[in-house]
Amino acid sequence: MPDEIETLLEELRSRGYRITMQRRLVIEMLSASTESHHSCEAVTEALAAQGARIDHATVYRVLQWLKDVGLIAQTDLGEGRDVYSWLGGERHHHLICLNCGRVISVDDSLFDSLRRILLKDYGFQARIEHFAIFGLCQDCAEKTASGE
Amino acid sequence: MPDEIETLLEELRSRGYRITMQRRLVIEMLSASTESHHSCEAVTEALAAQGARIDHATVYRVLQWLKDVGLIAQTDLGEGRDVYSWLGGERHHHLICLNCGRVISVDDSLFDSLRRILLKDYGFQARIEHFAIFGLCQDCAEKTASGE
DNA sequence: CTACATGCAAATCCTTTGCATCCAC
DNA sequence: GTGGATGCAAAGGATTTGCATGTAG
Repeated sequence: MPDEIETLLEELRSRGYRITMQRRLVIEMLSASTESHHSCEAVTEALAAQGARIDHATVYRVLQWLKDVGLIAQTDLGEGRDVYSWLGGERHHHLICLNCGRVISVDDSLFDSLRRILLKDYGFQARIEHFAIFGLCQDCAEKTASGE
Repeated sequence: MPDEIETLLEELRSRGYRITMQRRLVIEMLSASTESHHSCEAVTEALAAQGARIDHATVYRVLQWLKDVGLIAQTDLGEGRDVYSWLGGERHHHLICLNCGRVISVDDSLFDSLRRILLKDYGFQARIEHFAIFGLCQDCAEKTASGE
């Protein structure tokens, strides 16, 4: 797999971007992680854990850059801070319970029909990369219906 | 129209909520405004403009309360702060072009099938009150396809 | 060598909170 | 009268910025 990363880095370099050690480390970390999304703080800590101390301002700048070049998506999950997710693997989205905070992952295909309609009716190419849909999970919906 | 507001306030009162002057003013302002969404600061300023100086902490608390009772929706449009929109009229959502910034309004019925699927497959009651979908509008999509 | 990226620290901005006072019910 | 709401000021937390220094190309 490191080969894939090298190829990616080479492509970025050829697009005119500078590949610094910090950018390389963030990319390697995000692309290898099993976590689906990371806060800036989480990225900083994960790198620190492997011995790379990178200033949080730099992490923010690298994340901004990765978002600009389209390698990650930035999402507000209502946690008071943004989270970032690597767009390499298969896309997924999140259902977030307003009551208990549970997060349910759903497949990207869920948005296929929506994308089709938007394209057909509005000529709009939706870039739904990482959606967060708020609502009530089954348990909380039942509780709310009966209890209060 | 003031009658509708009075009825609404009366219902809230009967639900056990206290109707303070501040809450009344925020409700009147939001429900009467032609703007589709307001930041907390915008609300505070609009009220100040009509002579009502309300502390911003109070405005935040009133907005939080209005969200809890389901009268407004809170949305992050990627502007670095949240915006709030009155849910009185017919619901609508926005398609936002990443390239030219154009905003296209779309009907709420667009999400009917998505809501149905989420409820059926996940038991999840989606509260899609005010969605912002980013992407490329027709003009920009064509330009991008040919140009770059 | 030169432009761009980083580190550091300080600043900014939005939002929340503690607490005394006030007021809706 | 009393519990919840407000105002004020201050704290909190995420993100950004200015500037000197480091480094990729």
